[in-house]
This record gives sequence, structure tokens and C-alpha cells, in this order.
Amino acid sequence: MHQVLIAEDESDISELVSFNLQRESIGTMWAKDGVEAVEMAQKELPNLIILDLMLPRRDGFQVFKELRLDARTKDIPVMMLTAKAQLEDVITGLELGADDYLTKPFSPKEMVLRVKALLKRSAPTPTASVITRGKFQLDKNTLTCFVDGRKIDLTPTEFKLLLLLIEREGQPQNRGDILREVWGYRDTTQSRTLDTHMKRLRTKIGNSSSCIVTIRGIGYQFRNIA
Amino acid sequence: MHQVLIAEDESDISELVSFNLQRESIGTMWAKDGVEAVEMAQKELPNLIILDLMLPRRDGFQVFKELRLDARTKDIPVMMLTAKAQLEDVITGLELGADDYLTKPFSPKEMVLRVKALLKRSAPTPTASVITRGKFQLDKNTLTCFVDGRKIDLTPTEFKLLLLLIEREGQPQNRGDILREVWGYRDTTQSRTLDTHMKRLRTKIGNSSSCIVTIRGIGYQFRNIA
DNA sequence: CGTAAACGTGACGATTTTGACACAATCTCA
DNA sequence: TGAGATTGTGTCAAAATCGTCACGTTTACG
Repeated sequence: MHQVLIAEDESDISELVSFNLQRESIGTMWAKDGVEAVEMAQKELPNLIILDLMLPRRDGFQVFKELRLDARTKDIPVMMLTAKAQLEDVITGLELGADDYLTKPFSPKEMVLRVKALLKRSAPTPTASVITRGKFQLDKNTLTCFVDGRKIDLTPTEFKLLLLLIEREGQPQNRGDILREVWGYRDTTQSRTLDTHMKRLRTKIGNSSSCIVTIRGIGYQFRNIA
Repeated sequence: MHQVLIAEDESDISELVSFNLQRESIGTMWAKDGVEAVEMAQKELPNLIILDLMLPRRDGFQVFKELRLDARTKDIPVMMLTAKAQLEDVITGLELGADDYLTKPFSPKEMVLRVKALLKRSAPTPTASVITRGKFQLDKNTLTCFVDGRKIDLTPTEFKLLLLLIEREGQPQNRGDILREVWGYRDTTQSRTLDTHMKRLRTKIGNSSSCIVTIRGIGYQFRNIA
């Protein structure tokens, strides 16, 4: 279950937000001022922070800057709240790197949906070494690959190639980027290396190679076809 | 360079958006109606789509649904545009899964900043594939190893061996377990393979190999000696 | 339809990786 | 101290990996 930190001094707003999020099975915690917000964020490491700009003891911008300077909290998405028609605040917040912005008064429904969109986009990547996508299971620690429970012997380069595509499932990867990231190439215009390795990889994974789709003129994409 | 598809029938809005994005080194392409928007998205696979809801030939909602049904385009972030004060449209769009929402008339600066936030958020999050322990930094995705900021060329087997020890920093790993986990051996009693690879690994990492400690009769241990 | 570009494929040779082996060095225990 | 066990070391050859090349096939466009 996701946890959202609500940094807001007005309790009625805080309760409104909290109520609506909890109704969507999103856990909440409350910080009444800027100092408490920083402390709570650093201690609890929530999945998202809703940050009012007008906080006692330390304003929202300052809180935001501090969170971004701390390695533990710098990647937590932040949605800023401010009073209506403060466009300069919106600009400043977004320039600082806030992930979204909501002006009071806001529709609770809109707030919930925006929170969900943020949570969805920033879902933390599991730190485990095993990645599973449909029929594919790869273990980064042992460089082993299983498809439909069957072990596939991949060379290290083949493994890296497949891993890259699988971790970016759904997103087409252009050839140049693949060559750079798997091979470390600087100049990628002339190489046919990728083609050769792709053929080898497809041969090894057999029928399931239909999950690796060529996008002509661009590159390749992994699709989890059931 | 990122590419943004602007699906908008009003040319002055389209030009305003395009101009401001290009000023931020963000490439743009323009679709004047809903059909063209779908075609262009499927063909060009932009990094983000700005989608007006009032499009000729196929409205924005319909376009959005089609894009989400296509494996190639379903993960492209979408920012919806609509006329002022249409809260129902906002809710519908966000419920459908739009990533952001902007109401006309909008500040060009806000639009740019929101586009940037979306592009940043939807960039593949750096996977937790990098492990750092003292002077050592290993990237599981690329099988690269840096010691004191210096790249060390390791074979895949050497990498696996070092990774195992580093991930279990402080805990002595017995020979049999290492042979089983790195080499997949079932019977480990007679092998000198580990010794050979350990010597090679130590040679490559030079002075810092003092971090790999032999525990006679047991195996090896990684100690983070500063 | 024809053509050029992009990608697939098979084959080859160079390079790298790997494990085994024999000898050397070190450690532990009686 | 001596002996046996364990680990370090250098070398060798087989196997694996890799990238290139040329030809084949497919795709997209005029």
C-alpha cells in the first residue's frame, strides 16, 4: 500500500485530502509544518508528498529544496498546493522540479486522480535481482534466463540485450541507444552487430521470440504477449 | 532529443506550443485532427503527446483510447488540453489515464514546465542496478565495475564473483556456496576453479583487492576497508 | 512496379574466457 | 620443527564469444 505525506497546516484541508486518499486505499500521514514535513519524509520515506507552500516554520519551497538535496528523499514525487491564481508560485514550483501542481480550492476527485497518476508513473523499480515479465524470468546476479520455466543459455551480451528490452517493456528502443547502452559504442551508425546478436537471441528463445518486435527504422520493443 | 506530438486543430495554439517547446530543445510535430494524431503517434512514437479534446474527425478521448490499446503507444505520456472550466472533462481524462491536464488559456511557461516534468517522470527510472560499497561500484545491467572511479574490465564470471561478495559484505562466503551460486556446480569438492578466478580478480582490482579477504578453511569475505 | 534502405541470416576467423594442471607458498596442528 | 592441508600462481589448450562480411529478404516510397 502506498503512503502519502500531507504537509498542510490547515486541518480541514488535510482531513479532506486524507479521507479521499484513504478511500482509495492510499495510506496517509500528516505534517503540520515545514520542519515536521522534512523530518517525517526522511524518516518514513513516503511514496509521494503533497506539499502546501504556506507552511509554518519553513515554507514549502524550502522544504522541497531540502528534500531534493537528501539522497533518500530526492526521488519522491511532490505535488505542490497553493492558493488560487498564484501563477508565479506555480512556475517557481515547477521550475524547482515539482512533479505536479494543484491550486486551492481543488476538486477532491481531481486530486485523487492526479495522485494516482503520479504514483503510477513513479512506481519504484524492485531492487531484487530477479525480473519477471510474462514467460520471461531473468536473474541479474547469476545472468540466468528462464522462459516458460525452461533455462535458456545466453551469452553475457545476449543477456544484457534481452534485459534492456524487458526492463523497458512496451517502450521502443532505438538501435543507437541499444548499441550505446549494451555495447558502450560512441558511434553507432555503421554497426550490424546488434542485428547479429538479435538473431542469436531470437533463435535461442525460440517461439517466445515473438515478444521481441522489430520496429523498422527505429529499433526493437519487448511486448509481453501472453 | 525528445519529440512531442501536438494534436490540435487551432493553428495559432499549435504554433504557440511548438515555438515554446522548440525553444527548450524539444522537437515537435503537428497533427491537425484525431485521425492524423493516431497515425502520427503510431508512426513516429513521440515521447509525449499534447492532445486537444476538441479535434475534428475523431475527438481527443477516442484518440486517447486508441493509443492506449496499441502496444507501441500505450506507454506514451499524454497531456490533455481543453477549454476553461470543463471540470468534467478533466475528471474523465484523468480517469481514462491521462498523465496531465491543462486548461486553455494556459501560460506557455507553465505548459513547458509541465511537459518537462512529464518527460522527466516517464523517462525510464534508473533501475536499482548499481551497487556501491566504499570504493567499489558495480552496475548489474551493464556488468561494469569501477574502483575509485576507475573502470575495471572484468569477465562476466569475475563480475559475478565480486558481486556476490560485495552484496554480502562482511559475511564470509564458503567456497562451496560460491561455486554453487556463481558456477552452478553441484559437486564442489575437487575444484580449483574458484582459486584461479579469485587470483585473476585480485590482480585486476590491484591494491583494492585487500578488500577481499581469504578465510582459510572457509572461503572469502568482502570487507569495506577505507 | 522498381528501387533503395533496413533488417535477417549464415559463415568465418580473431579474441577472450574458462577450467585444469603442476608447482609454489602459506597456514595450522601435533 | 615437520608434515599435511589449503590456497596462490603461472601456463596451456579447448571452448565460447564476438564482430564483420556478404548475401538474402522485407519494407516503404516514388
